Amino acid sequence: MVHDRLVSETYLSVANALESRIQDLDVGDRVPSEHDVVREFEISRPTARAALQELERRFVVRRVKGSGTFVNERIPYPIGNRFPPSASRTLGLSGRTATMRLVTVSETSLEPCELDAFSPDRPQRLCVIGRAMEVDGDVVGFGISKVSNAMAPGLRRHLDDIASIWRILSSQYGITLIRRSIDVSIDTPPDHVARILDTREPSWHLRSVNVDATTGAVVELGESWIRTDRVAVSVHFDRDDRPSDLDDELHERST
Amino acid sequence: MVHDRLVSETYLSVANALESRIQDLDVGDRVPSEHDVVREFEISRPTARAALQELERRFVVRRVKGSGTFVNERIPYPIGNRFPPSASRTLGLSGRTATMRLVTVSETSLEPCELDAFSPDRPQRLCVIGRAMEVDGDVVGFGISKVSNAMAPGLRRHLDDIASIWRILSSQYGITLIRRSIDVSIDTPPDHVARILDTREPSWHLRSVNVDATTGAVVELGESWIRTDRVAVSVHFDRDDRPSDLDDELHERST
DNA sequence: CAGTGGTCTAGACCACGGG
DNA sequence: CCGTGGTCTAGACCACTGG
Repeated sequence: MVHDRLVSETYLSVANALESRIQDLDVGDRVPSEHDVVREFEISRPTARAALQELERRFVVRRVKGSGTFVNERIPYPIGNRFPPSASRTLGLSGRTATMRLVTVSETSLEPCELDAFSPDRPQRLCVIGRAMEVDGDVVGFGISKVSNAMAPGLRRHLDDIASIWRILSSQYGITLIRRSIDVSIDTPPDHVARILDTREPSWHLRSVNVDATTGAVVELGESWIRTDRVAVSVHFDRDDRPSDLDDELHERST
Repeated sequence: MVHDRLVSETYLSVANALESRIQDLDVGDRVPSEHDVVREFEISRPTARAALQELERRFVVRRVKGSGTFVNERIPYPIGNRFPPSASRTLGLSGRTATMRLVTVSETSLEPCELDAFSPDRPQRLCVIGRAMEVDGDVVGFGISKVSNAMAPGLRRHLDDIASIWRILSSQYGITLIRRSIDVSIDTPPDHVARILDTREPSWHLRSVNVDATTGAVVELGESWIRTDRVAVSVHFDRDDRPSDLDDELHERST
């Protein structure tokens, strides 16, 4: 065996050896299987497994039951004043194959704990939109948006064509949505979310209140859960950033 | 065995059973050991171990080699305009026993990649301060601060008495430090940081540029790495928040 | 169908912590 | 010293994926 006997942590040495080798591979490339690692490093399967799991924890590889272990990539998901409060749009910036898929649409009344957010313009009814963030067919995130019926009457009709709420509000209702506030943390998802994300691993938890840039009226409440192993959320706030930078930013990226 | 045989994921059933039981315990209380779990649930040790490791991933328990498994708690670490750019101060708000300990002090010149941050007032020399964030004697975070010598000449002399840079700048130099920009993400720490944090687990990665509230001049560049299992970082930004709320906030908490 | 990762067993030795 | 969690072995069966 070729690992450091002094610390006697075989699986870490193996993990490090594999990680440095993976540097040269491309995203999605196949990584040696547990069996391969057993043979090459002459270790037991649990130890080989531990090494690959270590790399999974480091976001270096992605493991799929029945299929194999592959080089992983985390989709960038920047949050800040320079970026619109739109998951579809933000994911699009990275040039990756990440999409938002409409899952559920319904209606509800405002819950007591949400009254403050909308105050003083409290809508009677809200359109509740559940969407899944998908990468390569896998669900990597899930979000619930609640949009004021008063601000965007008949919103449901537009959702079939396009899953981007931000875009619909802009094109159909003349609303330029910007963040009023955002909360970002890492928490263990509740059961009903864990089932959708297919993991109980601690995940990004985003909550935001979005308003019309022109009037300042609250339009949307959003809550999202996002897998940390598939999406690299980064929060950037700068006093000098203004949402007006938005168009420039989008223009820069698209050229 | 009392778990759901349909999914045949013994360790998850055991983990869930233990987690619900832990709800009633206090922080720091002892949790059944691997051996205890083996006996109670009549499972093998690797399975019992997997159950406890699952709870560790969920931040529910903390495991200490040679000592035992205990109910865990994550120290709140709020970041936002309402909170000062001061780790000592922020941790103090939670009423917990978290402290900043001075590790290294040295001097350096500005690195090329950092020129932009300080522009146009580029200091010749910087005071480099390494500090460890500690909870119950454990290192749970590590941060490097680079403070402009021009703005705070002789800063080193004050560091022995008090580890709070924010406080020293305020009391000795009349500088009210506020955040100009902050970047927050989750990344795998580099080796030299992993050794300090005692983990290669993905950790909070904070980078901030802090300025004098009065003049707007850049005073400090900060970079921190913080364990996700011990500290619950939460980023909150609100358009209505102003750093002037700071005094009220601190006053509220201290009364 | 063969190969993959997910789970599980029944042992073992070790380093560390606290009494 | 004993109990703890950390590591490791050598097997086993399973569910799932893909050709």
